[in-house]
Amino acid sequence: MIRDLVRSRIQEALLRLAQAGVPEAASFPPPEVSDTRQAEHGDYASNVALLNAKAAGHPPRALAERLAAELASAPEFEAVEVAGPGFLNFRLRPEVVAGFVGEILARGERLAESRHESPQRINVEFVSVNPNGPITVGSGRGAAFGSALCNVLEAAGHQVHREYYINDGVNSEQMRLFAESVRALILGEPLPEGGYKGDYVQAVADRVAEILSRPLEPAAAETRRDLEAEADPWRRHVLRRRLETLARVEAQRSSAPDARSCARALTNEDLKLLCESLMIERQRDDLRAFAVHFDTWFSEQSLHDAGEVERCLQRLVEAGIADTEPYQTVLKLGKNGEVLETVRVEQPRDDEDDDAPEGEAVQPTLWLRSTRFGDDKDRVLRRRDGRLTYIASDLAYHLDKFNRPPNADRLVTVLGPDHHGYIGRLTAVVAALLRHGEGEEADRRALEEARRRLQVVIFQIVRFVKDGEPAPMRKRDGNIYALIDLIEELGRTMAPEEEPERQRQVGKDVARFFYLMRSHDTHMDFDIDLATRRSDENPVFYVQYAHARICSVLRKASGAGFQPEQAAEEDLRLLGHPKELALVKKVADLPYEARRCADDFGVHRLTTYAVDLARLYHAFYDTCRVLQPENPALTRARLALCQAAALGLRGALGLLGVSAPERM
RNA sequence: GCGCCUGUAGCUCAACGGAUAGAGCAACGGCCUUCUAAGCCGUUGGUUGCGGGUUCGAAUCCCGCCGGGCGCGCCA
Repeated sequence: MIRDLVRSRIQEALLRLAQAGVPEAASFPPPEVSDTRQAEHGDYASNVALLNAKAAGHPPRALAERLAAELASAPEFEAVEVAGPGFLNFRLRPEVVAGFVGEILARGERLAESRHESPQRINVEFVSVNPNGPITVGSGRGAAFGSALCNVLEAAGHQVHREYYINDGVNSEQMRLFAESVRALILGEPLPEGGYKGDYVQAVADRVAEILSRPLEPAAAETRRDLEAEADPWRRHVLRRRLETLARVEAQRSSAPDARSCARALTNEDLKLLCESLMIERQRDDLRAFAVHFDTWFSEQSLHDAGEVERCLQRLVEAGIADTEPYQTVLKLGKNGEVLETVRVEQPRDDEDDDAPEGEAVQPTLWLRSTRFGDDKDRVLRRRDGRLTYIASDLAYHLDKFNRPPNADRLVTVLGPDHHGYIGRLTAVVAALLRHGEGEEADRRALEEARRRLQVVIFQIVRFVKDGEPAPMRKRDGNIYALIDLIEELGRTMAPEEEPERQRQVGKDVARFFYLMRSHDTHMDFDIDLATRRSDENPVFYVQYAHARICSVLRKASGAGFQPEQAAEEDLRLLGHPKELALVKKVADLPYEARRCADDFGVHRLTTYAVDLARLYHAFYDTCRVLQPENPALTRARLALCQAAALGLRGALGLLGVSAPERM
């Protein structure tokens, strides 16, 4: 906002300079307007002269001097000075800064939003864990980051689609095992080897037993109603599949004497589908408690059922990108992705392969020649036994993301630290889909486009420290650390006297803020003891308290007959105290901060922004008394500033998915 | 062996390639008869792992070492 003003003044000055003997000035890149580190350097600084001195053929200081001369006439500036090697330092007239309070209030709750010069439709896929367990504290980081990233992208003017990919393909060995573990628990039999343990598995088993003890018709009726109301073809497909499962299970159930014998009789497939839907329901609930929502829960299996995967493979075979020749290409890649060595590894023909499954029909392995698109080895699409790999689904899935309304321009996929090996193969997958034309040149162009349109974001590992020791997070040891447990634990500790619902909100706020405080690509320690020890050590509360304080002042003011909206332009001119002006500048920066975060995915900077803003408000509050009945004009102006600060805090917290309470 | 991330104050971490590298926690000292003290003000703390390079300028970009985390399946 204020930065934009300075930037456009500089641009105007550059144009005038271009006419006055420095023609290169017309083609300088857009100037940057940064903060000054010290107050004596003024309000804002620009390095435009330093960056462009060479192109303009003038020494930086000389260029800066000429620009400063052009800028001096702008009415908003009190002073424009040249400093150091050639910085331009801008000092704004206080009334100009104060005047922005009016614009901030005019933008209201949409303060963080800005228009984008080239808005995109962006599909953001995140969390996407397997339906064999609850959302863990590890995935929590991806959930917090992904959802905040979506908020920020939207604020920056993009159209965002939030998506969760359900790995429910029939091939999944883990899901087969999960269902058998549940069956064993219901029957009181020993778990299968490597089976799933833990309270949450027992909870699923209890639920399944409960479901099997009653007629399923009500559930089927409900599903039929959903199906009638549903327009989306994929969603309809999922519902239809559920209906079929319910019918099969009901047939079993009605002929079985009790729930246990019914559980014994169910096929693994049907039991798996039951477990899966229960687990997904739980994941959805947990994520909702964490303020994470999705526009689409996309079922992998629906792609298989609809024949999309086979169609996709067919297309690639026809395009010559996939084939059954018995070899794999393996590349040794150098630092910058250049190919150092190409190794062609011959694969055994099926009739001479000793490992081939005996007595089973074998067919030739189908290879995706992904090395043509920068991957380090070719990938298998269909195994000898005929089963498809997950890469086969990924192909169809990514094609669908591009082709399904609203037809994504760009795909963002947020993955955990153990998935960084995916970047190469997913990029190759997308390149294979986007390729058209012939020859190596077409491959190269496709790879380039894939890199532009698919961004895989890897967040780094988060370690949970509790009682001075890392907390276990793995899934099968029966001691997984679920996100919802973290939320509830934080809430209980920090607000012991509150209702459970309120505790969850407190826990959610603290957990989200802590996750988001660190850049997604650094390893972080989440110290539970520190997060729960005492509320006043928490930056979350520091920020929220600032908001509650403002609300309190506004309530008092309202009781005394003041309204912040009553501040007129001449009232705002009374805001001249350094702490007042610093606060205005910070609030006005919110859209700029949001835009920066959207551009480089540095969502964590918003937490720093929120803390800075809260600090400036607290400092202002301490120095400048707001309510002064004997001075109504100043009171109106400061109330307007309070209102603006509240908008800034709400805006930043809103993007982070953290609530802004009115009382604390 | 190869790849991804990372190394900044005692601890946890910030810092569009910018000027004297900043916060919180921890330690110490002040400030409530007035709008929420969950607050404010002050003091203390650094060879940004090491060595080169790029340039007006490097914690940031490039190269090489050293240390830490994670990953390298016809599992998902």
